[in-house]
Amino acid sequence: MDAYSALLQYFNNFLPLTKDEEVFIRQIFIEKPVKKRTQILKPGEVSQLNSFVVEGCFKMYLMDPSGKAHNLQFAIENWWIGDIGSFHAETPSRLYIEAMEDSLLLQVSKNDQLELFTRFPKFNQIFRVFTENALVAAQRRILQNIGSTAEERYLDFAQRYPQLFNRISNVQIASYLGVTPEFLSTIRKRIVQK
Amino acid sequence: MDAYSALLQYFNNFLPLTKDEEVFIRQIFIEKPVKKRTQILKPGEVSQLNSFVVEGCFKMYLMDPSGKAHNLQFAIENWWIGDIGSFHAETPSRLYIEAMEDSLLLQVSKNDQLELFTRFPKFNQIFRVFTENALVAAQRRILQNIGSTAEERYLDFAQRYPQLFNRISNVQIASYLGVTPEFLSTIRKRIVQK
DNA sequence: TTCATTTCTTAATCTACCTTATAGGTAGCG
DNA sequence: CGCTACCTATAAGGTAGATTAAGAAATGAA
Repeated sequence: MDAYSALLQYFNNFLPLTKDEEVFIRQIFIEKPVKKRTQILKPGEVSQLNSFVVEGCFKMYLMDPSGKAHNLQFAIENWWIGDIGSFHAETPSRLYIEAMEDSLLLQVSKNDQLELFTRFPKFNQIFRVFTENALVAAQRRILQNIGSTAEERYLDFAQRYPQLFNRISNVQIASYLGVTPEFLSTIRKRIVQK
Repeated sequence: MDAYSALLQYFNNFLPLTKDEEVFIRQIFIEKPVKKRTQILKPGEVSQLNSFVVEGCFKMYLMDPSGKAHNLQFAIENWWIGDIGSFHAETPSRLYIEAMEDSLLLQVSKNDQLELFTRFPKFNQIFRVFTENALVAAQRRILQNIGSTAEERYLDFAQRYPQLFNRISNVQIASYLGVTPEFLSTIRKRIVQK
């Protein structure tokens, strides 16, 4: 099974594609292997490519003035990763995107993606739905951040993203939840004792 | 100036509309006056309508198990308000949407909005961009919640949304920032003293 | 294997923020 | 006008989570 099969199957799950559409997808998406710890986006750069994760694991994070990293999002197989603000407005990003494992991406440029929308309008809908889902997830997380304790957020993360939970370190999870690794450790101890 | 002019001008700022498009917009959007303190969405209901604020001010919030409200979003003139997750997936909402002033909305049903996308594909793009902007704002807020103090979030809110800041009570701002009104009061005192 | 790096834990101290309570100020409304 | 509801401020005591430091365990590179 090649890299493109994963992407085509992903699209087909939303809306069945025609042969023409599949051919065009294969043309505009480019395979890109990425070694662990490699950063594919850094602050100051404009995000030129939108990436679909075929294999591997990424994190997108912000470095605060005191040098601490804050994880905004992870991405594993069949997820998209990119600074959507920088990509669409063509403004410099403030974020890092970094591979946490040796990975394989399928990447599309902004112009090619717009060409896709023009030529096959159904993709407008697919990407609109995709963005809406991301927005709903972001809103849920905001509500959790302002209304739940760190323990509740940790348990919810474990339940909502079990594949991620068993694949990344607690340091990374702590940075995503907005607590220190030390405090996450005491939370974990408290949970085990119950 | 009637209610529809505000909406048409809003769209025209994204992409100039044709006469046909304007006529159709006037057909599918319905005027809806809303009195202060009226809830236009409650938990358990499916959000049937997407709303554009012509005049007035709304809040969208979650009530937690202990009875405390957490503001997810505000909306004033030329903003959209709705539970986008409930609207598109047709699932019951967990949120309230409530008028904070006597207001006027222009509302469109899900079917009419889909008809708009089918008939005039350019609106797919307008709404995709709108959703992307909302996602970028939500991501910025997540990063702020996990990486900034309440004082920093308060100052950023004041700077980013000056019209809102001067229009709503500190109780509402505190609920948006994720702190108690009492603590916001001590923050404000601290800022003045500097 | 060995050395280095990262990860996880524990504990003491410290700070941001919460809870509860009280009271004065201000706007809406009869 | 006066009542009521809501908003803001202040303060004391309490808790969630940060900071610092140290050590143990796991991982990884040579």
